[in-house]
This record gives sequence, structure tokens and C-alpha cells, in this order.
Amino acid sequence: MADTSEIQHLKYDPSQIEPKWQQIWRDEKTWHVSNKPDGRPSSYVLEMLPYPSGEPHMGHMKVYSVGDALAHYRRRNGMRVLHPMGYDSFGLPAENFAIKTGRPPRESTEDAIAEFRRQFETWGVSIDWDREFGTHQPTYYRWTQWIFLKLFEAGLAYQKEAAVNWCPNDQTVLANEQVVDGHCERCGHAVEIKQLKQWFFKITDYADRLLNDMGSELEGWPQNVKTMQKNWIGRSEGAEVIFSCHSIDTSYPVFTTRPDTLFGATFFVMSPEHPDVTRIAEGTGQEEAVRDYVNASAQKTKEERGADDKEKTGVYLGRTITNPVNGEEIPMYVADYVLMEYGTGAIMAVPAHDQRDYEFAKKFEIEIRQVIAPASDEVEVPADAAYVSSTGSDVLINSGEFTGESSVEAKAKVTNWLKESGRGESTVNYKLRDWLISRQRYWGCPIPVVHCEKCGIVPVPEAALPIELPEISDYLPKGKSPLAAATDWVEVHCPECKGPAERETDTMDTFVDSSWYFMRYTDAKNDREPWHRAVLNEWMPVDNYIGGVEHAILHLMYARFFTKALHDLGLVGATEPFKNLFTQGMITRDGAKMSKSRGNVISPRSYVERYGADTARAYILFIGPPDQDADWADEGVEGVHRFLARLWRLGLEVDSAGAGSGVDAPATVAGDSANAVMRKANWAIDKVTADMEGRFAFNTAIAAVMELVNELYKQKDALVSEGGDSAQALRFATAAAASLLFPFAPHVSAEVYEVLGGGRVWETEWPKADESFLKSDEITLVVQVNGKVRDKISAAADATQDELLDLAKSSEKIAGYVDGKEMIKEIVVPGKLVNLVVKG
RNA sequence: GCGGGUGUGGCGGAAUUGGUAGACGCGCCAGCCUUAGGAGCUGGUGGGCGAAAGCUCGUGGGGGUUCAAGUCCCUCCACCCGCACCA
Repeated sequence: MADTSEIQHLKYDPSQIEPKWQQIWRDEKTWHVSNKPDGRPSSYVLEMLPYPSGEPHMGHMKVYSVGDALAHYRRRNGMRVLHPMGYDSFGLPAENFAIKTGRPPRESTEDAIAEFRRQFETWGVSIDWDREFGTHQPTYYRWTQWIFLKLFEAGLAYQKEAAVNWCPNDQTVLANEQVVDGHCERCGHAVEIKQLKQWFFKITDYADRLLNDMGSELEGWPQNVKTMQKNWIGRSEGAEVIFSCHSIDTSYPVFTTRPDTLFGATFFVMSPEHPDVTRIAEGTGQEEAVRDYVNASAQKTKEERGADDKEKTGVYLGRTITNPVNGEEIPMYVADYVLMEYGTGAIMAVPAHDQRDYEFAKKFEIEIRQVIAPASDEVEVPADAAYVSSTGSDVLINSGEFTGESSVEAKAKVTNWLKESGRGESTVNYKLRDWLISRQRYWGCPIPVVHCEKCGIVPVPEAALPIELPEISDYLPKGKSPLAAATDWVEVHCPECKGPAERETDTMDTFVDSSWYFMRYTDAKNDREPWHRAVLNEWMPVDNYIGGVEHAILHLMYARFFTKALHDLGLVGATEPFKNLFTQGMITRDGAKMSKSRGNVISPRSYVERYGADTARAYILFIGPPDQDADWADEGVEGVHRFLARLWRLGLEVDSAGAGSGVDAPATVAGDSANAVMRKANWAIDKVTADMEGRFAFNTAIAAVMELVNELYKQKDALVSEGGDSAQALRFATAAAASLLFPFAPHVSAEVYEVLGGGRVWETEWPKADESFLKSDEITLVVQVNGKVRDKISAAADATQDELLDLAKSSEKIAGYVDGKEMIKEIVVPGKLVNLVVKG
């Protein structure tokens, strides 16, 4: 036996261990997975595509720690696992950097990618690097353009002039989803509304399926993400009601969820963006006031218009319009509380039963006519606010032939009545808008169409793809894409008439790039098609998708839309991209989000250099449940590092003790120490397996391995001196600890396993607990009197209820509590506890 | 305002179906080892009372169901996240 006291002082040095294993994995392409089915079930584990900028941050380390643990676990459970890597490498930050420094986005992006790849390798993440790509590579975006053409052919990509969100700082339009509280999601600048001709994807065609399929196909998604998407889609049932303005012989539909309140509509309001408002005011003397109001609205930012406590404003349009239910002429207004992008851009206003209309009517002294009354006296109608039903048992008043009807039934009755005379019908309205995908920026995927004077919009033929992004020198945006200045590139011949034509100079939103990358991974090297259908269907949908909740709406909804649209085109078998979604919590520092401005950013690199990747990764998983936010504490890192060092030293010590060999379980187990160790090892196997299966409880899984290692330290001296099977039990249990820890700390685990003679741990099957060590002969019986623990007695595990009861009663301590008192009830929970209920 | 979530020692967190609250780690205390310790090993560590045995209180507050509640129900509070003039 070697001198173990020397081992105690050996230093666990990850900088020696980790590169050794990384080199093996890299040289042997250990994590490469073939597309040829081999009988094993397939599993697709994917972390959200990283945007390569600077170097990876803690959020990246967390997402790959989670995903890698899962990928390793699946592999060792006999699955064929696809676990690829790539980069979301088009985007504004690289372009803004180019504007500042003149350095081409391609160069800075590719540098960042190299740094990301280098660091990911130092983390020892088990990636199939053969499938790596960046979305900025022509070999990738060729197919982004190809998909655009497919969507264009299917009528799902179109150009229209619309009131759109414009960020004056980034000099580009933004999708609705990219506007947060009236500000640009990227730079934080206040967003303006502009009328511009833009490209859209018709995601609204899929509104119902995006909504309904969440219920049937996304059981593996967190509820909060589904709720967010549901709210974003914003389906609401109601009616479209047509109001006629006889003085100009035009009619306007409105959307309402309350057709039952139509008799209370005492005015009509249109959005300032409504194309007809100035025309309506013409010849009424209100032209100027209306024009001024419309112009003033256009100047305002989204935030100013939507301010919480903002008083209602508006201007009379100088005309009246006819309420279709009672023929009343009601005044028309323009007001910015009506949004052009929702419904029809015009509303019927019912001040008695809508708070916004109420506020407007008060200010403009318009009649407030109550038409809904509570059925019961117990409900009060407020005197200074709109009455909005809360009971669902309201009735109509002042509503002609519908007076006395219940509010709920009247909705359908009024709608049907209107429908008979062609003045309305029931409809469904959505908050979801079509996805605005064009951006007036350089560093993105060019939209593959040309504009021809004769032929109009002409898609580029597939054979001409990719339309490559030209090299330019001036990246400064000027309200148009910088591409517009690349005249050599812009000026082309029309593919149809061969006449002079111009390329589209807008590029695509980078969310387009990331809406299909998970499909490309399945067949990343295919240069004839974006993927081979059979290959794609073998892997898709992604079994476990892991990433931040910040993508709950944007990326996740777009990816779902793409999958459904491509499915409908016959290109994809799946109807949903991600079967299970896991949203990991943030890593904070001192309780706050890490940010440069706070100066509390810590880099994974510094911890990898100091403690090794295993420590950093295991710490991230140990800190708490991975779906929760977690605060980074350096002391905690030290603790995990100590634990890994303990395991590593234990491996050396156990092996150098000389007794036993290899990592197999002993033939026989005798003695307290050997039994204790075997029980603990099998308990840990059982526990870690359960924690990996049911949920991502990596924190308790690691804690279980810590408990095992603690037990081994306690028993090792005894086991070594006993020798024989006892020493073998120690080898087995130590190897089991390494094996169980492998998904979380792969390098040190591989090292320990190898030291013990077990070979390559990742080639071994996930350990299975030996049931015979899981149950013990004895249990601790908890004895309660009136629900309070009064004694703990050791009892046989197979004792009957009566035996347990007798045992409990025979306790002297218990006697002190129950003697001389009346026994009311005796409760026995087999294997656990006895509760005696006494009185007096 | 609407929707969702969280609340447990000094700290991060455990507690599978209601059945020993506080696993594991950090921190702290003590002992051992050592020339030394900011290394390693062992033990202790929720509050109060007590020399101890033990008693008692205790999972944001209040109430309830139950033999038994961190867990179920009602109610209130605090914090976090999402949406928000959506007709």
C-alpha cells in the first residue's frame, strides 16, 4: 500500500487533466453522430443558438452545462444523441462595431466564432463539431433565401406599405415583437411609427394553429411560456359590425367583443393612422384640427401614446355615422387611444361599459347611456366609471327588442340579427400581426428578389442562390440599407424580361436565420438541398430545447411558424419544432443581472482558468434548480472545487491501496463498512437516475454523489485494511461516484474512472442500482403522541402494523406520555411511523 | 389593472404521493494532523430555556381541513417576471 498521506497533499490540477481528455474527444470525434440509423433510439438535445460576440458568458455556460448533462445521460442510456453547435452570426452588434471601427462585420464575427469555439472546447462540451455552421455563411444563408422563395411562392412572404415601428438610432424597422415598452429591444431608443413599404411573413395565417397546437403538442413546455404566447396571439371572439356614414356614402366596420352593448354606442372613434380620417373631415370645417391632430400623433413615440395615466385626447371629425341597431346618428372622432394595428382601426364607443370610452365621453361631454344592468341588486353600478360585468349574469336595458335579454345570450342574438341585414357577422380577431422581416441594414441575409420596372417584384431563380452579401466599405445606415450604395451589386438584369432591374437592398431580420437552424443541423453538409427529408424526420422534432425565457415569444413563435409553414409545403414532417422546452434561469451577481454598466460581469474563462471547467460547470448545476435564477458566489465555487478534489484524491488513494482491481462490484459483501458503502453507492445510483429522469434536478443529483464520497471517506480506511471484497467494494463505489458525476464534471470523472481501471467511462452504460442494497432490514420507527415526535425506535422493516404498534407502546418514553390517558386513535404508517392520539 | 411565479437557518438550497423540516454545499465553531496552514481529515452548527436529559417555538402573516400541513383550502402581505388604451 502506497503512502496515502502523500496523496492527501497532491494537488488536483484540472489544467493537467482537462486538456488530456479534450484532446481525445477532439481527435477521436467521440461526440460525432452519424445520420445512419443503427437501431438505437434517437434523441435531439439542443441549446439555443448563441450570438457570437466577444466571448461566451455565464448564461452560455449554464445552458451548455444543462444540455451536456442531458446529452451524456441519454448516450449512456443507449441513445443516439444529436448535440450540435452553431452561431447566430448575422446581426446588428457586429455591424455597429463596424460603423465605429471600420472593421468588416465578417472579420469581427469570425474572430468571435473562433473564440466561442475555442472556449466551448475548453468546457469539454460534447458537441458533434462536424455539423457546425454560422448563419452568416453563404452555404447556410443560401437556404435561408431558398426558404424565403418557398414562402414567397406560397404567398406567405409579401410586401406592403404599413405603419411600422422605426428605430431612429439603429435606422431600421423592427417587428412588433422587438418593441419593448415602446423602445427598441436592441438599443433602448424610443420607437417611432412610420409609413413604409416592407416585407412581411404571413404568420397570422397560422394564428389559430399556433394557439391550438400549444394545447395538444406542447405538453413539454413550461406553462408561463405558453401563456405568454397565448397572450401575444391574443385571440378574441366577437363581431364585426358595419357602420354607415351617409354623408360621404362610405361604411366602416368595427370589431367588438360586446355586440350586446351596441345600443349604448353613442360615438365612433377612428385611429389617427386610419387612411380615411382626413378625407372624412373634408368640407366640415374640421379639416385643419384633424390634420393637426394626426400630425401630432405621428410625431409621438409609441411610449408617449401609450402612457399609463395619459388623459384621453381626440378631435371631432365633423360628421356623424349611423348606429346600425337603432339608426341613431352618432358623432365621429379621431383619437389616439384607438390603434390602427388592432381590429379595423375604428371602434364603436360604449362609454357606459368601457372605461376608455367612458373617460373620453366625460372629457368631450358625450352621452353615457347605460344598456347593461346587473341581474342582482347585490352588484352595484359605479357612479363614476364604466360598468363592466364581473358576474356574467347581466341583462340588457334600453336596448329595443333585446331589452331584458341576458348579456351572454344577447351577444349572439344581436350579431345574428345584424347578419340577416348584412350589417355584421361574428368574427375572431387576433392581436398577432404579420412578421415584419425586412431590415434596412447590411449585416443580414439578402432578400432574394429584384425590382423590375416592367415586371415588378421578381424572385431570384433558385439556381442563382445564394445572393451573396457584397463587401462594402461604408456601413453607416442612411435610412436605407447600406447595400443600396453598392451599385454594382444592386444593378442587375430582371430574371424574367432581362431588362434593367434593382436588387432588394433590405436584409432579413436575424430571427429568420434562427427560425430553421435546428433543421439544418440534421443535414448540415448537404449542398443540394437544405436537408434530406428522411434524415430531417429521423431527428426532428428536437426532443429537448434549452435556453432563456427571453425568447418565449420572439424566437420560439417564429420557429414554430416556420416549422408549420414548411410542413404545409411538404418539406418537414414535424408540425412543432421543439417537443420539450426547458427555460433556464439567469445567473446573477450580488442579486442583480450581470451587465457592463453595473460592472458585475464575471467571465466563465476566469473560472475555467482558475478552477477548471469541471468545477465551473458542476457549480452552476449545484447552485440550485436550473430553471431558477441563481446568484453566483465565489465561496460556493470553492466548495465544489474541494469536492472534485476530494473525489480525485480518493480515486488515487483507492487505487494505490493495492487491494482489488478494476471497478466491478465485489462478489460478496460482508461487514458493516462494506455494506454501508454498497448501500450508499446503490442509493446514489438510484437517486441520481431518478433526478435525471423525472426532472432536471442536477443540484440534488450532485448532492447525492457528495454524500457518497463523504461516506467513502469515512469507510475507506476500514475497507482497505479488511482487503479482499471489502477493498473491491470501495473500488466499485468510488468508480460509481465518478460514473454518476460524469454528466456534470466529465473530465475529472473520466480521469478517476480510468485511474481505477474502468477504462472510458463514457463508453460504459449508465449504472443500474442493485435492488438488494436499496432496502435495509431495519427502519427507524418514528413514534408520535398527538402528532408530536416523542421517540424513535429501530424496528424490523417487515414488521406488521400490530407489531409496530406494540413496539411503540412498549417504549418507556412513550409510556410517560400515554399512561393514564384515554387512547382515542392509533395510526400506523407501515415502515415509517406510529401516531398515538390520547385525551386527558 | 390582467396573467404567471416565488417566499424554508447567517447564505445557496433539500424535503417523490400530507408522515422525523433544514439533505448537500457555503459560512461559523471545535478537535486532529502539520515546521507552518488561507491545505487536508473528523465532529458540531434553526431560535429560546437548560449543566444535561429534555422541553418549547419554528417553513412570509392570519384562519381552516386532518391523527398529522412547508406540502391541501380560504384570506392577507411582500418581492420578481410577462402583458398592458387589444375595443
